[in-house]
Amino acid sequence: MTTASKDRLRLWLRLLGLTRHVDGHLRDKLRVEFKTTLPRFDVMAALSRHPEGLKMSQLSGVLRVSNGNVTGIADRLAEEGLVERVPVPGDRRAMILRLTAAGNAEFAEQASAHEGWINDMLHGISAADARQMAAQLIAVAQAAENKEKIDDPSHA
Amino acid sequence: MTTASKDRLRLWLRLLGLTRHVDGHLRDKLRVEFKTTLPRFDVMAALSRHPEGLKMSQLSGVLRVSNGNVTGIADRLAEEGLVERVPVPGDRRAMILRLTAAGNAEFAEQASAHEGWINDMLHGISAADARQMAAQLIAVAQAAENKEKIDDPSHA
DNA sequence: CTTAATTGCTTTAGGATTAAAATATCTATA
DNA sequence: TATAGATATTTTAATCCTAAAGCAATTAAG
Repeated sequence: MTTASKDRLRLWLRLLGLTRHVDGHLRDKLRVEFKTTLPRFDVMAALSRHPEGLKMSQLSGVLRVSNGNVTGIADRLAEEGLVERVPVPGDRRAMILRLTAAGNAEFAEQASAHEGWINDMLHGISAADARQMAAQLIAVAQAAENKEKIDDPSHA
Repeated sequence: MTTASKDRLRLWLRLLGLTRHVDGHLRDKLRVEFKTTLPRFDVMAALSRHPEGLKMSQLSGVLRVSNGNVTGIADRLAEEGLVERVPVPGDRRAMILRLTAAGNAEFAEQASAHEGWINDMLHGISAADARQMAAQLIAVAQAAENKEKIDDPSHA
């Protein structure tokens, strides 16, 4: 392999290392301080951005996870009264999932703590550097996605 | 929250997005092309770097996953003859896990393909940019780890 | 030497994840 | 209006993952 390839591999390993580290820390915090998990947080975050709720399929779409996955997480959140399933008028197959009042209140606390944890962990980065790196990562992600479309045009 | 905090949050979301995207792609490729998984690949990669093998506890240490996790993955790899458990002379509690000849051959193919997939996905980044970003990420990770030691000195 | 603490690994219980199969419903077409 | 195909969700089977408990063996303290 080329040296450029090795450089990219090393970049990937760094990216993965940092992400896993931060990710693991967030999971620990959510577990210890809120007795919840990152997937549950992700579901509630998505619903929070859509106060009217989301169909199960829309939810798995925005989270980019499988349908069955969301079913299980929604089941557990519903048991605790944090989300509720609402039938969709005119389509008896579909269900809208949305936060309950309790879910909204709970998520507001979690989201605030979440932002604080990340701010703490990434405190070594200035706001300007953070913006610059974020922009660079967007470019990388776009390049990767374009590459995929060229290799496999079926994804539209 | 401050705007700096929002900038760091956005950086984290970008980092997470890109990492999940690449990670998911790698898992797909490993499944389709090698009928294996990323955790199995990670275990074999660690063993490949230590031809003499690693004790189960060392392995879970370098991979930063739980002991029980490695037990299950090692079981399945051993069933397929890719790794083997060797007793440690002088300590009947411990076991060394190491790649078999078949495991070594299989991993060599996987590792080469793996580097190629990453090179393809990150092809939008020049070698120089990759090195620069990797260096930046190292600095971020170090800042995060120092922060943790200050907050919780128990980790030494 | 005996016992207490530690160490190394596996097991267990529960949640997360996927692909694929199963169900139920809807829609378009003949 | 049948019915064939598409769509929305759930279920199933397998792996992954963790924390905590359990077991066996080693080490340290007295």
